[in-house]
Amino acid sequence: MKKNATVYTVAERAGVSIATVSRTLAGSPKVASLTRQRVLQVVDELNYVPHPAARRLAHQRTDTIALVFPDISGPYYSSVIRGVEQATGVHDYNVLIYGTRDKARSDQFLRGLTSKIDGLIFLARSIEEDYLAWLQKQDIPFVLIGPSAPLAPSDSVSVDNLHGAYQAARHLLWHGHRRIAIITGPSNSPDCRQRLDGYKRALREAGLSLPPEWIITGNFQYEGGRTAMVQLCQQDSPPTAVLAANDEMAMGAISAARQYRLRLPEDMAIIGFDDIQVAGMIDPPLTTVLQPMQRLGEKAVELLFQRIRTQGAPWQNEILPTHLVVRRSCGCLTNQGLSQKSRVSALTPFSR
Amino acid sequence: MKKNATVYTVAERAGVSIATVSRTLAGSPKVASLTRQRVLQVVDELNYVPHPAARRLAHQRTDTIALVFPDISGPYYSSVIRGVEQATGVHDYNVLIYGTRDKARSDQFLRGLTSKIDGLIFLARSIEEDYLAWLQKQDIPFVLIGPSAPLAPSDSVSVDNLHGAYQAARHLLWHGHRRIAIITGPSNSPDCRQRLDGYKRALREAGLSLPPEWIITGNFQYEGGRTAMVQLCQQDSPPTAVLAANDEMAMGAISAARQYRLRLPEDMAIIGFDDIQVAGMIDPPLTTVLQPMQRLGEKAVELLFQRIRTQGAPWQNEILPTHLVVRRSCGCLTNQGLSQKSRVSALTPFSR
DNA sequence: CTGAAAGCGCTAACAC
DNA sequence: GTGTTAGCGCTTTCAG
Repeated sequence: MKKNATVYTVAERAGVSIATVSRTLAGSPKVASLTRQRVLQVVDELNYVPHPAARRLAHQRTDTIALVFPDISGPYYSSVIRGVEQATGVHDYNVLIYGTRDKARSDQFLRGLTSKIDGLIFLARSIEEDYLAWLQKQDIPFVLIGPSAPLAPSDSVSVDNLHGAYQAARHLLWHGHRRIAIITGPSNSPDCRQRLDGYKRALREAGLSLPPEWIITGNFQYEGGRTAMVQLCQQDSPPTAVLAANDEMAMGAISAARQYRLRLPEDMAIIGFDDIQVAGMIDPPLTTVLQPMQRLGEKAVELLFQRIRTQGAPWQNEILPTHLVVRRSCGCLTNQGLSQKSRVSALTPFSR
Repeated sequence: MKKNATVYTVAERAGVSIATVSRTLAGSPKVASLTRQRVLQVVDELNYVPHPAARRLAHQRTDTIALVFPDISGPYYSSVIRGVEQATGVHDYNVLIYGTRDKARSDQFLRGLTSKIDGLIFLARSIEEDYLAWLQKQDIPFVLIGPSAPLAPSDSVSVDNLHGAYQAARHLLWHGHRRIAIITGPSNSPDCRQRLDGYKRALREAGLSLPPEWIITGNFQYEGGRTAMVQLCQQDSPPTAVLAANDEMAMGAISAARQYRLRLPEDMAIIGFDDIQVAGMIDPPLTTVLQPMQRLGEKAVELLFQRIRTQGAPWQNEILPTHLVVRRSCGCLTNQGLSQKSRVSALTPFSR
């Protein structure tokens, strides 16, 4: 393997000093345009690219950020990753990715990270708050994707969970539903708490009571959605509509509802959250609250760069809008016009 | 921000030279165990971690690999990423990720990459063959995830597409189908060609002819699957079963078939490929050929490390097994026992 | 076994 | 404008 060109090679060949080469490449204004041209030409001839490690060592920065994501990576994380990658690429930065895996590692791991990267992006709550505090003490810039941690305020970018869920619930109310349940995610998810709040607000505003048995805690997964819907269906007076805190659970709910021989959306309307890629591909096409995943990644990068540039600034907590994507599982766009009446029909599960 | 500890700090405090510190950390056998202990203790006290850039500069290696993936990243890529990340983590390597984006960039981009990484993993055919050749000339190790490129032989890890498709087709034959179509991916996908071959072989072995109108070229996307199925249904004598080259197209096909009022799987059996996460969550649950995504990523890392370690070795082209995941869209597990007869029923589309 | 010293390739004061 | 030079933090001969 032929050794790569270095500043020295280039300098020599261009008949200048290495400083001039470095200056030229840095775009310094104080280089005679003739010299510049000569250098640039040699650079091109030799296909010279500055050695990143050397540059980093001298510069004391890495031009690299890390993206750390939790182990349970749902289908939509890839959109966020893509957003991050794209946005950093524009700035000529690199992205290192890390899964959190075993906690054991992350302590050691984070320490080692320090001089590997200029900043971090955490996906969801992929990290304990203590670490966040530690990072702040080290002056290592980071931004959270998700609601910011109460104990360790920082930059963050999240979506308008409250409004999204509120709108979804309102939509169900608009369809005439009065018995609306919700399947939430794990109670330690801050996103979920906000979604729950949105749901509650909508129902309260409509003057409806919220029987506790209509608030079921799920786990963000398909099976959890199934189980939750089964619980709902077995109640004495089951709901006629349910809001799920993510699309996977909504899909699970759909599947369970089918087993109870419920017609969707006539007997049971369902709205999800996220708008994952397959949401529109299932039957019935899922009405859901869209989160701008890719945008989330891009925005996180933006905030991170601002923070890297100017450490002192006040924290920014960006909230990206969500909006309802209306498909058929809510009762809209139904061809057969019987949706309005059938909702009141009996809900006795078939299998009991 | 307190400056981080360096070899010098540690050396001084431990009363040894920097060389000894370096040796200790490198695990060199020729360090008196007493000295070693002293050094290690100081290292611990100071929370010392060698500066990666400095180490890289001295070492001339980066302990980093890059994963480059194409722009059209389907839902399953995240599993591959996870596999890669996990496997590299074990070796204490880092993973940089890059999307290919605009071709324009990738030329410049690849050159710059050289000293950033020790090796590359390419997802699918995310890169032109010329670049692969160029990389080989530079002695930059890389492995392909997907069938190896004919013009630039290299390490690769792919799945047994042929056998997977073959098995799927056989399964359909076993169900009694004789009129089996296939929706392939873009013709430039080597994976797809192999799948097509598997399908053809199974049908030939069964003594069936292959009318060209039953081989439809799709685009790996949902809409492509829809379009293809519509084409199929509009034929004079439509197939009774179809094989799709990936799950998204299978889902599109299902949706289109429904519009033609076909009952699934009774009137139309469908088998997909990939086994993406949602395959089991749709209606009917999709029978499909499983690709071990995560394993694919892990294996790629394994091959890459071998290559990095010993450059001279012959190319390895690993092929991971696929297998049929039987759910309901093929006609299995159907509760109502009428599947065998209804298949011959008329296929006149409802909407014509 | 241990230390001194020469790089690794680049940047940025500092002179001229 | 341009060159000289001193680091950046670590690894690795080469002596001892």
